[in-house]
Amino acid sequence: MCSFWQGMESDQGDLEDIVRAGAGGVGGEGSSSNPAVDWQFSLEPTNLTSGIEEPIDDLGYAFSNMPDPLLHELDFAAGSVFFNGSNSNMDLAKMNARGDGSVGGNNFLAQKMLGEETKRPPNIFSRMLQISPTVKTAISPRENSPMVSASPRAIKPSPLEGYDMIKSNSSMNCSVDNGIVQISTPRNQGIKRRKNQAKQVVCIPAPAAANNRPTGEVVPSDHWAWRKYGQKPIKGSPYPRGYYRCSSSKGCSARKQVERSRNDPNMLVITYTSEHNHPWPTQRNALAGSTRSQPTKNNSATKSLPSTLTSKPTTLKEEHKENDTDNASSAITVGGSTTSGGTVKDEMREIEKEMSMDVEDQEYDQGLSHSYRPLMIESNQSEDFFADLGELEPDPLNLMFPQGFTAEKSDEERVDKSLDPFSLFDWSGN
DNA sequence: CGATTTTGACCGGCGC
DNA sequence: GCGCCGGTCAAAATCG
Repeated sequence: MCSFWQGMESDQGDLEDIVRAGAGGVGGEGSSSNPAVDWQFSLEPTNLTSGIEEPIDDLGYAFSNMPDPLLHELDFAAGSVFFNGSNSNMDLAKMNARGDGSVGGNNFLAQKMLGEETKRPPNIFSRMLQISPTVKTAISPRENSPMVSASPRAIKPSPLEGYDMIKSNSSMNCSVDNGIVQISTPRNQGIKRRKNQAKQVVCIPAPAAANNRPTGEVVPSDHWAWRKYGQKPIKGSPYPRGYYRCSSSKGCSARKQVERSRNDPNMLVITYTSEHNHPWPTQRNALAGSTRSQPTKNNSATKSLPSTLTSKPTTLKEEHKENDTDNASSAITVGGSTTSGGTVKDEMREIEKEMSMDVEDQEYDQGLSHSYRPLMIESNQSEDFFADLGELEPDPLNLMFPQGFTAEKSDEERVDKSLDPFSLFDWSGN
């Protein structure tokens, strides 16, 4: 998993970076032709592994001690599958959308290009952020093609794994073109930023249809509870942007924005703003309040969507649970404060437990693996960003695969809402 | 009943 | 100063 870092602040937020990896981006924009692309580089899987050990930032280290719920997964990832360089050229977008493979390597390169620190602690968080050193062949959720793995667990994708994270500006587009990762910094698109708010942008594949949810976009869920408080059409983008705030705690200022990449409809751009001022909610807590079933939501969501968006995404109802980067960061930075690492750790542990118990089993059974990976587009605060990632881990998959396999629904449901990142593997529909 | 979603209106920042 | 645009608010609707 690669992450691209850019100081949003430095860029003043206007900068849009587009990271593209793989050939023939699904997103639909021809990379080379795209005027927006400032630079390109070919993907080279070779160096991918190197960066893992080095911390990108404090956060990375901070989390290093934390239990990694997905460790087994990661380990696996570290193994042959992820490192399979052969796939390096694969279309990231496709990978994301279809799970054909991981483009981690690409991201990794991107990081370097950006001057980002590549090294990270071995813990999951770091890993998440990083591009998996290797290109992993993942099974596309939609296709459900099985990955090769020694053990089911190994196969099981961690929520985080599934996404390549790229840091960049909120407006950024994510797409991949022929084996080339492109980062473009189009002129300011007039995106304004409010005062120096820390923002973290995550780009993930948006399995719109995958869920069988007409409208619904699937967004990686985290254990945080999110409440949608607004949606607006964005100029220049056919897709509306949804605004969410943390509902876990009344006073929490954490917010996130979800929108589809204008360039690559298959990519979902999630921008996190502010930090959670409360401990990481337990699963129950996180779930609390998000009673509505997605299906219903879908309908409503669709209503709001602009005519142009008919199929679109904005219904992120699932997102309640989405990630929050802030917490992690806060935990790290704050230390003993409410969200202190201890809390986070506990949370992580719990998650890990659940993951291991419910999710893993289910998933294993399914033999599914995800190639999806969130792309970190950018964040003002690297720290937060990482933190977020940590949180994201469990969820991304959920969002991606909210429904999970039809056959196994019952099981999934159990796990699902809060923790089951994998519950949603059901891409078959799409 | 409580919580969320929807959606139009309002506010503030930015560019011209 | 004006207009555009993004972000937020808040009432109404919806759902379990």
